[in-house]
Amino acid sequence: MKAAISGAELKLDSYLPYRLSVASNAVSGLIARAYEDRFGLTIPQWRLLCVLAEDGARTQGQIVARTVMDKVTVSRAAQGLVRRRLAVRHRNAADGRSHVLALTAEGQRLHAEVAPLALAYETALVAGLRSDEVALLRRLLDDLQTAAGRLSTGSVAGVGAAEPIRRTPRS
Amino acid sequence: MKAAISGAELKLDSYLPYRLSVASNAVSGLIARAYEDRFGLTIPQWRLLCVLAEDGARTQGQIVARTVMDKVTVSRAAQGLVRRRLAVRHRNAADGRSHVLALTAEGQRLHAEVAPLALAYETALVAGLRSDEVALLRRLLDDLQTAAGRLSTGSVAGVGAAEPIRRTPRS
DNA sequence: GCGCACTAGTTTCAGATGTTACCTTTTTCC
DNA sequence: GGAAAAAGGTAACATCTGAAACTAGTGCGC
Repeated sequence: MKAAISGAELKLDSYLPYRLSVASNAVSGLIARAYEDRFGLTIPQWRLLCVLAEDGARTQGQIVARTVMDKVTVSRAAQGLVRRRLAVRHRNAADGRSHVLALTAEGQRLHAEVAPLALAYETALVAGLRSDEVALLRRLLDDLQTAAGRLSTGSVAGVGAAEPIRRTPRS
Repeated sequence: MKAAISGAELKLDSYLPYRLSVASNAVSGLIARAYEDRFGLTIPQWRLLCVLAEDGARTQGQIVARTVMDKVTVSRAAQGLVRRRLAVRHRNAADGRSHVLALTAEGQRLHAEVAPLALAYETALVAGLRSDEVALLRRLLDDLQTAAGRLSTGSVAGVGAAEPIRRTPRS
């Protein structure tokens, strides 16, 4: 019943992109629920909060460059923070097109409140791992991300170029 | 300007859930684009294809249990495969509520066609890594997933229980 | 054998997300 | 200096996703 694949065989359970996605979804879901339930923060909002707390005031463009978020995502997250008075927008004297986002005192307070929870989750997640394993995991994730970025511009070796597109019929 | 965190400090760039999410998004995006562009398959459809090719005919409930997908996601992916004649539904004699999904010859053919591409992507992604590192990565991802599952039912040690919910105001 | 609780699967609806188009301001460069 | 191209940011649109309601079928208890 199994299809024999040339050379290697495809087993879903050991297929790395699948495992990566499943693990990431499990972790992200856990964290997202915690932030949402306790603080009403979405993940993008939380990331903005972190960046602004870490680096100080930044324009949205700078935040886009630093994180890997879409500029629309950043825009919406910024609106959410401003609406809740966790951040404010200053006119950017140097460039009238952009605004400078900065945390308010309330935003800093919230960040200081959420950060321990975030760290506790990370600690709990890696509780069963040795610290050198965690360090290696970070490096491997970086490597994968880099490889994915490299591959996304350019074809994958050993596989023919674009085939005819066969989409799912509309109805 | 940095907020001092009790004990450790929160640095976004080294925060594991963040790194995991970013890496996973990069890899998933790469793969999703490849499947979509070349074969018109969504990721859930591709997963169903894999499960059915690997394990043979299955009900949707069994697929939900095996993969970590939502039952709605599986339902929609199954509809897509059936619409494209890649799979068929048989009445389940033993239980009239569920149907048994099975690949058609065309579905098996497509799976056999896509699998080498999937493997090539995996190979390309880990090209820079030693095989023992890849094995360890698989194990670590499993551990994280397990830990996340365990934590999702029950509070995180060292952090107070639910706080008042503060949601983003509607308008 | 009838009713009630449960399960498989689909539909519906609300929220999140990405792509594209757009507006405004700035920069380029003639 | 002014037209044109580019960048920051937002809005509109389509799509995706998941929760909850809903339908249909099962099976247990009595």
